[in-house]
Amino acid sequence: MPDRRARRASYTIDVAILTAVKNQLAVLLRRSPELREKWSLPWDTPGVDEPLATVAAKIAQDSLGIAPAWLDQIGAVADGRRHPAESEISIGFVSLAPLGTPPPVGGNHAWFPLSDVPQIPPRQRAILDSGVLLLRYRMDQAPVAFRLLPSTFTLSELQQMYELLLGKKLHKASFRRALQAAYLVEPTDEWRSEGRGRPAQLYRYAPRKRRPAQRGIRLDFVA
Amino acid sequence: MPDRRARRASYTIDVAILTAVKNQLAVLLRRSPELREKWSLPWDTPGVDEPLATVAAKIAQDSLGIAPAWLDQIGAVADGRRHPAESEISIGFVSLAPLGTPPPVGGNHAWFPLSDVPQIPPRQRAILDSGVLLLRYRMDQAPVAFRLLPSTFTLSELQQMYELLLGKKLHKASFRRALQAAYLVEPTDEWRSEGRGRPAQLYRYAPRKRRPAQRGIRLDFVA
DNA sequence: TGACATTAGTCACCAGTTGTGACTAATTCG
DNA sequence: CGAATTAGTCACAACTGGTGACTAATGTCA
Repeated sequence: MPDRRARRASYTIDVAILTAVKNQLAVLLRRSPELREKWSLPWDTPGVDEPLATVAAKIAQDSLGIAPAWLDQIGAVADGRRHPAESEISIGFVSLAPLGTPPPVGGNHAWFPLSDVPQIPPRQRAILDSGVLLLRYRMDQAPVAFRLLPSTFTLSELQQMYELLLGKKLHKASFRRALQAAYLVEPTDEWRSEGRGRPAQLYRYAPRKRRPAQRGIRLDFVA
Repeated sequence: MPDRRARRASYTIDVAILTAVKNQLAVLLRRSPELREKWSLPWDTPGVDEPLATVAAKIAQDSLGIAPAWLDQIGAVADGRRHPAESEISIGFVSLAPLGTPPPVGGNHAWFPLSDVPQIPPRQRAILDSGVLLLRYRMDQAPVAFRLLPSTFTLSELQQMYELLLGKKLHKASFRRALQAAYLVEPTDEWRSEGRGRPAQLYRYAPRKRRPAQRGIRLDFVA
């Protein structure tokens, strides 16, 4: 067996780091010299025996300059599609960066709106697409939207974030009613005046325990 | 680079194969001589460049004697927990076997009810647990329950399967109403008399297109 | 200064969905 | 025959979610 320190795993971890830029979802890409200046998702081949999530967090941290606000594994991919490393398999992660995070200076990283992603290695393209799907999917399972916002925010900002992530418009009254029922936020005593219009009250994320939502049977899959 | 034919991947694929046995979820374990007769999930180290799902299906096929009724990837695990192979990572899959599938003769495989699983390698235990969670989770996204039943079945049987998989009782009228709304089954002209009581009509799985269920906003996660 | 545009926040109604108990139907058993 | 058993349906009450219209508080500009 080779020397432990030098030994690298034979798989890569690839992270799709997302955030909101100008009311659009955007992904962080890097331009690596090793790849003839082509764009790609941040990735690495971890050392052995490191927990996968730790490695993924480190990759995100290095690319952003700060810790990611959220992280989840997508799964492993090993189709024939090519990957920058000649790795057998890649394990994809999705991650969120807080609103307004600039990529670290140096010019190697940049945000690209999802509607305008340049060419990246095919396997990474698949990871990115799955990542966006998983994110949408996790929206009603984890407080994803709050991770993107600053610690206090107006309800309109929160609603906009939900609309952005879900990709559809929500009705104001319905949104607030659902929020109320979920006991997820509490008002602060501050208000913010945003140019014209009535000032909005600021809220903070403050989840409280509740009965675990015993909903009925739903057979809603597209067969 | 080593010879291609002989080369094995440095990761394993581990499959949690589930079915219903006597109104309980059960998992298929095998006893391998290489592991001092301990029980474990079926697993293998695939050759390079094989699609993961294909390998997983082959593992299930070999363990069951027949093709699995359903298969889905859980994700990759690489915590410190031990695995029979000294592999860096394992990629877990869940799979379903049709109701009443006997394990192949030879005495190396057996079904164990989930309430009574013997000791298996820790990493596989984690895979099994995640698999059951994922299965429950996929219930309202894919026609999982139908895969376990024979091609025709009574609505009571279908309901029992749902109750088994979801782990909770359902009200008869609600269940049938939801089934109606989902256009998932159609009646055959056969009836089955099951001892005492009124005979039940047999149905078959026959999904039809419908509008893609535009449900409202739900903030239902346990924060 | 006062009408108006603009954004925040609330309300009440209606339509649809879901939980539930009670009902009818068809069979076996004694 | 009647009781027990299982299948299948119905109707009503309670709840949920979509929606338009309303009030509130601010800035803008004539």
